[in-house]
Amino acid sequence: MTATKKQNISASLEDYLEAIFNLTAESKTARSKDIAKSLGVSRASVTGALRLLKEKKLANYEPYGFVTLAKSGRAAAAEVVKKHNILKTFFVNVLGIEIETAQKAACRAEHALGAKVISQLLNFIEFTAKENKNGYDIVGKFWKFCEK
Amino acid sequence: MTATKKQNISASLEDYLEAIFNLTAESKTARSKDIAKSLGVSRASVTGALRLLKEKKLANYEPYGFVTLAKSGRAAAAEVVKKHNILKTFFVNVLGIEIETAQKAACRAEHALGAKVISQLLNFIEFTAKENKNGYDIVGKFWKFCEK
DNA sequence: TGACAAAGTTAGTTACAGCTAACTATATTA
DNA sequence: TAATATAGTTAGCTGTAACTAACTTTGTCA
Repeated sequence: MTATKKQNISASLEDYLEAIFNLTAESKTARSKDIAKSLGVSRASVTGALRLLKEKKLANYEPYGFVTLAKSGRAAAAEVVKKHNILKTFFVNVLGIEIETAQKAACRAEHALGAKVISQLLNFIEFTAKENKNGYDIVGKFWKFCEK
Repeated sequence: MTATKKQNISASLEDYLEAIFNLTAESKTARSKDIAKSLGVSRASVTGALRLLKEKKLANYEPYGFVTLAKSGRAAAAEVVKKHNILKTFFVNVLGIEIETAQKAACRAEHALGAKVISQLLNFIEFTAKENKNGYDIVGKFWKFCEK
């Protein structure tokens, strides 16, 4: 078989992939200083990360050139973004966490949780929606339960 | 005021605190080689970590001597263990994740999630138990929902 | 009690991930 | 087009966290 083994990417590099993914979605080109700003990191750190991402064939990058995600990089980034969104939605819509807190928690947890947990969280979100449609508002009852 | 500011502890050091906490609970003394074994790390790495924990006044330690947790170290360890247990319980009892998978996921997520998220997860576990007692088996329905 | 094994430490290496300061390339604009 | 500001890179440093190999300490038991 020809399956490209999914390589281990550090939490830090996942953050860079995610940032590039989001920036290119918004504005077509990911510039080094924008990546730096969005991650709260120096421009020099971005250069270092881009070199690593290139080495690992996750991003296409030449000094002073454009940054784009390679195929495997885009897949990895999409995976992280998906985890992020599911986590954030779960925290906000089910647990009732404030958006800002949920955002930060999702940023950290997205690197720590595997596919199985994430898919079950998504299932759970869908389950509560279905139950709600059927007249049983699990989330509403839970939030009331928390008020005590 | 005299509040000792809660210092930042790395995920790695939290793991060491947790290991020492669990070992002392089981067998009264935490030996370096047992810490190494339980974390899957070399003995030399343990020595380095113990030095750091001592510097930060989280553990009492002299070369070739006993290791015990200082007051603040015990508190930090207990916090991590608590997070671990709540996460694991949530993964297993609510999401229906296999125990081994849940164990590993909890190990990683315990360092990433803050107090608010954890306390809401605990609330949720208690909420489903209460609902179940009242005749509405949320978890059972969810697991059935997942089967499709 | 002395030899030996087990436990623990030290020294030195590697890799990652960040930083600042100084340099280079690019792009803008007068 | 030349000056300059902005963007990006490089070099060198720091701190964390792991490793192996070699050494020291401790404890056991013949």
